[in-house]
Amino acid sequence: MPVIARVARPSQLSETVSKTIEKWILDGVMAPGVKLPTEKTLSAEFGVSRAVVREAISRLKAEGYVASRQGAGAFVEARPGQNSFRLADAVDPAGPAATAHIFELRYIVETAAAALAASRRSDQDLVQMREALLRMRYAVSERTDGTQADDDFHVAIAAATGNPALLRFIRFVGHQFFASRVPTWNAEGHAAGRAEAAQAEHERMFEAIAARDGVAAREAARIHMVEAARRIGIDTDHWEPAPRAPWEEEALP
Amino acid sequence: MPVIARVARPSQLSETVSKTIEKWILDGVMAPGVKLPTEKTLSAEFGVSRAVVREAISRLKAEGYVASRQGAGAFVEARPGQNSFRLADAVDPAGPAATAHIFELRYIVETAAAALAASRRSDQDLVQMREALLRMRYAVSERTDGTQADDDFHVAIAAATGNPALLRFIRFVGHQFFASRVPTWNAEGHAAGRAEAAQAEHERMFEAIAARDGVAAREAARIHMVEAARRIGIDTDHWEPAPRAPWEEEALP
DNA sequence: TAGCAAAAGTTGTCAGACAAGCAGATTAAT
DNA sequence: ATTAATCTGCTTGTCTGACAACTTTTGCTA
Repeated sequence: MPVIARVARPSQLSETVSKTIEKWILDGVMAPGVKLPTEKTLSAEFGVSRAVVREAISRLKAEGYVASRQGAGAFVEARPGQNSFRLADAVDPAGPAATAHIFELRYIVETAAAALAASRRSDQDLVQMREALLRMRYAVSERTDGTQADDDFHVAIAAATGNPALLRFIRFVGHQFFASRVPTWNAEGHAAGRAEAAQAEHERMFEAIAARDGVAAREAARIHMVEAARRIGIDTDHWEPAPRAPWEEEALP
Repeated sequence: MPVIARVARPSQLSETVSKTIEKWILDGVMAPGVKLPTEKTLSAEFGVSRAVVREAISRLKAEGYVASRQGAGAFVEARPGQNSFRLADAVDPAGPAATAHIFELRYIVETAAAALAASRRSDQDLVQMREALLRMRYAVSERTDGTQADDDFHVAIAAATGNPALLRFIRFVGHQFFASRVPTWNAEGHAAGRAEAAQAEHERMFEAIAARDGVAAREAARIHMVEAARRIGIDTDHWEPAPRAPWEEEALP
């Protein structure tokens, strides 16, 4: 089951039109600042009604590709499409490595966040983490669903960095794997000890952050990410042997 | 006369409607999977025509909030708004620390990318980097604009990681600072030696990646990011003292 | 009760019209 | 001749009504 939301096929006319114009812009056919054809012209070109063209342009405006001024026309934005980041067009959802690639991105930011959280956390941040941790511990002992607490724990760490941009991004990337956390917390996951294992990794992260030990926090997060990837069947061999500092290989013996 | 209060600036009716519905979804008034009112109902509620409602829904579809099926209706997506990441609503652009926060995010991914590139680069990737590097060297000696080559160099490193998601994200974050690279490459930047300094940092990154030395590549990238932040006036003291491995402090003496 | 066909409802598309605003050409005033 | 005001198309924004494509419900029949 693919983790990434599949992009719907353009069965709607307005979507085909918007995708076509988007391609024009991305391919540089229409440079930033350039005025694109009038709605009447476009409707004639595509052989559709003006309403369809308007809906297509509405999409493009929402995605930051164009901006229009009444009476003047529609113009290509200065940084078309660069005001938002969508994983759907960053990777081919059908590709077998797509999930691994996105998980690697998550790995990068989560390990960094853990390290930052260790040095910047407030006591209040720690309360948030402990609260989520307790809920997870309870879920482990009661063999119930702990996905929400799991999510909250990671968000609490991101929040402790004091960087709202980082928080938002971790939230974003984490949500891509929301469904993938289920195999850890369902009945089979409990039986196989996956929930318990995840919990132990979380505890180590918490302890390192509480102790303001950035190095240990990073390493604990790294281990957690690698194990989490393994639990949901992602081949970590491909990104695991990334160059790493000696301490990362030997820490926490 | 529109029923809704014109609270914000949206001069366009369709934008007002889409923002209102977006707020409904974000506030949990409409849970995922719920069918939202029919276009006819909405047009009556808002006191606008059905065309306006359709354009508003078109925006919401583009942003991943809703999906519609002909004959059935429009439904709130499972993870509304979580399929795209916008820095605009991640940080308050007016906040003085916003730039620093986003740069820190860039710092995190670029240093990781440099390390990954060192272990995964192909010879072809190296050619791309060297080409951009030569163009920058030329720009330094001729005191011309090297922003494009600068951008290309970083993109080439990201591409060498073999991770399209990471590439796309680095491209996205990097573009946020496109304007900020100018002070390095304009006349004053050349005179102050900023262009030359940046070039030296780039060269070190390249050499480390060419030598497949991930540790050195990460350190070179870290230095470059810190210096780049300093050049555009970002206070690095806040995120510089992040916990770091010993090797990162001592490498490249 | 089960199956099926008609009907009602909803989204997708089309056509035409008018209002609101913009840009260049024309005209008037100095 | 230069400048200011006005005029005139053109473009986007909105409205209305209609029909097609499709889904869901209803109601009838076997």
